[in-house]
This record gives sequence, structure tokens and C-alpha cells, in this order.
Amino acid sequence: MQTNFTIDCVIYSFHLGKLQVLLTERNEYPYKDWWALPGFFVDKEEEMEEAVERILYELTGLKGIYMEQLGAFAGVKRHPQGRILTVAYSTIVKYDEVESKIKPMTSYMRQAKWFAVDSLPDLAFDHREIIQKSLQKLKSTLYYSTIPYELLPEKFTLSQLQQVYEAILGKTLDKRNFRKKIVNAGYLRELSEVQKGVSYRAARLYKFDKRKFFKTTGVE
Amino acid sequence: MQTNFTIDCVIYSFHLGKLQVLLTERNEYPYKDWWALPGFFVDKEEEMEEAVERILYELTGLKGIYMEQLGAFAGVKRHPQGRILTVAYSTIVKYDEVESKIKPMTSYMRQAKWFAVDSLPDLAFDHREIIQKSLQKLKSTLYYSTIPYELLPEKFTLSQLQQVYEAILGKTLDKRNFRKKIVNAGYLRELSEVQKGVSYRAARLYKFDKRKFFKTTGVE
DNA sequence: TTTATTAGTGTAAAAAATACACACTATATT
DNA sequence: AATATAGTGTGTATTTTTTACACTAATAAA
Repeated sequence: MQTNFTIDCVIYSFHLGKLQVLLTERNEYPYKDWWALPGFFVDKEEEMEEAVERILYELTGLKGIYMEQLGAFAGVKRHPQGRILTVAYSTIVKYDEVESKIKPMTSYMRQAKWFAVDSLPDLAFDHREIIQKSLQKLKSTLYYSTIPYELLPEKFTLSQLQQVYEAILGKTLDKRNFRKKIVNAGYLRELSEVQKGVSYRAARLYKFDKRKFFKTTGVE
Repeated sequence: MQTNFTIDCVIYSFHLGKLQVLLTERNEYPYKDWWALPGFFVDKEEEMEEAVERILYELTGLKGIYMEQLGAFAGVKRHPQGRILTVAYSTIVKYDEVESKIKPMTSYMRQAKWFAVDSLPDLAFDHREIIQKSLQKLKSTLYYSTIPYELLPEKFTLSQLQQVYEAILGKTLDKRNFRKKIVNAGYLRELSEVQKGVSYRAARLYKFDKRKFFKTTGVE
């Protein structure tokens, strides 16, 4: 059998202490005027990862972003006009790197906007379910993944890192225990720099050392 | 874009102390005479899970088996005759419940046979990669999943359970520590029965209590 | 009765996770 | 200069979890 084949992207970033998802407003039936995950048909000779790159580039102007396949969603009833199989990807961009004005839209979508994951609008199709599943996976793999560092700028403070963990896990963590654990893990490099432009004591900056991470965790 | 759409199943069972995978010998080009994962095209109005059920039923005569989606594999180059998107599922059957003579084959495949995961033959397409990924996932979720109990008969001994864990993790575990951990977890029911037909001291039998499992782990 | 084979059990040590509170520093404000 | 404000940075004691480790008990077969 043949089926229509699309990619949908859950695009995350971290901003204002919250995990954010980039959604687009549809300008087409079905679900006209509803918010939806950005997605497109996959071209005939195009790899799925290339399609993800393409969508991300068109929307945010970024290349080489972090992505991870979430799975296939192919319910016969998920699209009113017959089955459309979509393969969902979780992707991450750094909020600051996304051009402030997200790219002007195609005819398919009117605008794109960041939403905090704890206050999403109603969503088209089964996109709510997709995000739910993506968040669940984020949570369960958090401590063995590079995801927190994909969400933060290259240099970050331990408090910012803790905020990311808290935003994803949806609970607060003890500051001293968090620091002990994360610093002991041994894949953060303490810089001699400190934060700038804050109106209180500036915090020390750290960098994530990917090589040490892979060496110590053996992941990926 | 439209694409061909198939399902491939990694069908596991546990036998002779080893994790086994059911493979079929292809009787068609491409990869004629190669071993491959059982798979079929998905019908137009058929849910993916239904397709998995159908394949499993045709091959093993079983219904209501355990399944879990692994992901989509859609490399442009994975099939010589152009892209065929396959969604892979990991499934589990109890070895004893599968009719000893696995169903007579269709024209597509000559025979089906169990292979221990540590001695697989060369495989068609990207099926080696699919199995690899499936095994990896099995490993990493083992302690929070019902998989070991899907592999075992309803009543089992702690040694058998330990064998399952060892087969999947690929390493030996300490008997006392394993028992302590698993019994403390609180979702095994000790029966008053013991094993029969063994030529040595018979071991106590246990049952898995799904409800307690979900209550205590909160998973699924 | 002896042999072979697996079942079943406890304790001590080490490591990891948790709970918990205050002094320090940099800036902005008066 | 003094003070208020806001977040940084740090240690210890307790509990829980994980690890290491070896012998006796039960049964069937010879």
C-alpha cells in the first residue's frame, strides 16, 4: 500500500525559565486557524532527517540542529481526508540563535509562535498526543542525554542548568544536591568567566564537554 | 508525497536460556534466500497495530500479543526498488504457546525459524540495524517494563526470571542481589506450587502481578 | 547411600540520594 | 556611606540503594 508521508517537528527551546514549543497557525483546511506542529510532506528522494533540517531552516534559519525520532503516527482516522502517516521528530534550538522574527510564513501557515509547554493551545490532528509523548521521552531520558545543553547557550550557569531540569521534570530540585551530582558527573568545564549584566552577584559560567560526556556515559 | 508503507516485526521469545528472534527466509527478489524480519504491506484501512496482529497471527497463530513501536525506517536507499517506509515493532510471544510447527509459508517466504540474538544470520535490507535498535531499547527499559514477564510462562521460577534478565542484558547477575531487588519490588506473587519434572530440587513458582506493577511503577 | 545439581538465604561495606540553612557578593537605591 | 535586594555558593548527617560474597538444603538419579 501507498500512503501520504509527512514529517512533524516538535521544536523546543528554553526561555524565561520555561520549556517552549514552536507552533504554527494553519491557514488551510482541515483545522484552518488551529495551532499545529510545523510539518511538511517528505520529498520523494529526501531522507527524513533532511526534511527535518529543511523545515527547521525555513522556520528558524538554523542548520545542524539537534533531532531525535519520536516515532510514526499513522492512525487511519488522524486526518479527515484519509490516512497521512507522519513521522514525528523532537528537535531543539537555542532560543537566542533563532532570528527574533521567525521566518515569514508560507500560504499554509499564518504565523509561528513559541508556547510554554505548560500552556499550549488546542492543537490540530493528534498533535497534542505527539507533544505529550515527546515530553514523556524527554523526561525519562533527561539524565542520560545532552538535551539540557542543547537548550542552553554555550556558556551557562549552574542555576540556569537547574532551571532546565526543573522545567522538563516539572518539579523543583534541591540546589546543593543538584550541583553536587552534576559537577561530580565530570563533564562540565568550569570557566574563569562569570555572568554579565545582572544586578546581583554574578554566577560562574560553565561549558558542556561533549567528549567527556560520551566517554563517561557511553551513550550515543 | 506518497510512499510504500510496510510493517516489520521483531518477534522475540525466550528459549533454552536465550533470547530468540523469529526470522523468515525470503523467496522473492530482492534479497531472495536471505533471512529477514517478518513484515507486510499495511492495508489501506488498517491500523498499524492491526497489521502487527495480523502478521503475528499468520505466523504463530497467536492473538493479543505484546507489541511496542520502535520507530520508522525510511532511508531512500534501504530498498533497491525505491523508498519503502517501514514502521518496526518489537513484539513478544511465549515460546511454548507458539504452535511448534510455525505456520506454512506464503509464496513470499520459504520458512520461518527462531535464531538466538547472539547468533543471527546475515539479514536483508536494514533489518540488522532494526534488531540492534530494538535490543538496545529492550536493555535500557528492562527494569521498568513488563517484558520479562511477557517472555516467560505465567508461572515461573526466580532463576528463570534471572536468566531472562541476563539474556537481555548480556551479563550475569548476582543471585542474591537479584532476588532481593525483584522480590522487594513487590509485584511478584509467590505461589504455593513448585516446579515439576526437574531432576533436582524443585524451585518455587511465582506469578507477575500486573496491577501491582503499574501501581508501584506508574509506568504505562 | 552417594552423587549431582540447583534452590535458597544474610550480612557487611560502599556508594548514592536526600534533607536541610546560612553567610557571601555584587549591584542598585537612598 | 549605609542599606536593601536578589541570587550565589557551600557541608554534613541520615537514609536508601547497590554491591560483594559462600554455604546449607532439597530432590532425583545412579
